[in-house]
Amino acid sequence: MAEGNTGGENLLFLTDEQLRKGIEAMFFAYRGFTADPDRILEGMDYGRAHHRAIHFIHRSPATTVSNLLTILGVTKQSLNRVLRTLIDDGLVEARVGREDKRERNLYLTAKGQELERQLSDAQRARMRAAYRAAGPVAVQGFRTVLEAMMDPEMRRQYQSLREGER
Amino acid sequence: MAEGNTGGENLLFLTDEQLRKGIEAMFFAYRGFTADPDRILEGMDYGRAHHRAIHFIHRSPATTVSNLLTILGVTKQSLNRVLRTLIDDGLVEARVGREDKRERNLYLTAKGQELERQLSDAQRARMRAAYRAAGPVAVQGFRTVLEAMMDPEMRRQYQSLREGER
DNA sequence: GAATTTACGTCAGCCTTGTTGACTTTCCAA
DNA sequence: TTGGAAAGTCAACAAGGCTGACGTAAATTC
Repeated sequence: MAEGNTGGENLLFLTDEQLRKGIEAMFFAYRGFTADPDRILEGMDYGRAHHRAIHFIHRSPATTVSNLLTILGVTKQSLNRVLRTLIDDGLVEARVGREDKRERNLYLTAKGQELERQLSDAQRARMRAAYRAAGPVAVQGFRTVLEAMMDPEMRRQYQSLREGER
Repeated sequence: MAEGNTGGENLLFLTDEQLRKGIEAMFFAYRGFTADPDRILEGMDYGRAHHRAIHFIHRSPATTVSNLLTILGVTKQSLNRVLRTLIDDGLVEARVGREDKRERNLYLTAKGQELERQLSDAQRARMRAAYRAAGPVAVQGFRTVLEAMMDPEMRRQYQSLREGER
């Protein structure tokens, strides 16, 4: 069982069994991760897709539709359906671009911000509990592994919003 | 930056901003996590739901349909649709239970194992690269935080398959 | 031994959220 | 002024969730 060292170190954490556990950890944890917002949204006419749109509009106010398309990785038809309902319901405002009038700059209305707060409060509460239970060293490792797991393009998206953190 | 103690401590890792980064890390990383199997499955008649079923049947051969329902957290109608195609296509075998003949014990056929290997090779490759890049300490933290993020019942499911690891 | 419960399968219908393809309108830039 | 990018929309479709209803076989309980 003492396989693999690369340069003297112990690589037991790279066994297939360890990797499988990591895979299942992602699967089960992601369920928990989405559970609370899903619960809030069920009953309303919204779903996870609406949550994602709201999250990223909140994070980057004045973002354009095509920015959002890139970040969310869906087709514009798919996003449009979601955005349409959010705009019609008065949660999101789409202002014609100042510089380029083809673009739409997206903003949350007061009502949209209220729902955003409700959703992210729930999601942060779970995250906070997990972070607190695990401790800062574990959190650092958590972030490091997740970042290494992203596709390069997504990693760029992720990192491009780091200004002002840490 | 030397944070972290518990009791008189610096809790900077629990700021809303840090939590938001964690939330987005989960979002982007999960995309990467599923990307490779998704690519393999597209074109075949299968999707992520088939992958999940195959994974957990592989992990726990002879598992029953209701076990699988609990683990996957879907309805039997939904699982049945997926299982039906896997059985018809000869990837999964459902044997009548020895002790309780109402139950069906599920197994991967040789063909099913072949697809499982293909899928998990791809997923493990990404996991392995991320683990290697992050290092064993980070991996430990990654697992700790994910585990803390699960719903208690899912955590039990996750942990109940730890026999023989580590 | 009869009644009830459990495990599984299946039919029918619905919803969300993803997809393609085709087309229009607006409007920037060469 | 014209080509092409950005955005929006219509239509049709698929995967994979869901509920409700019903059937059958087997186990369990009364």
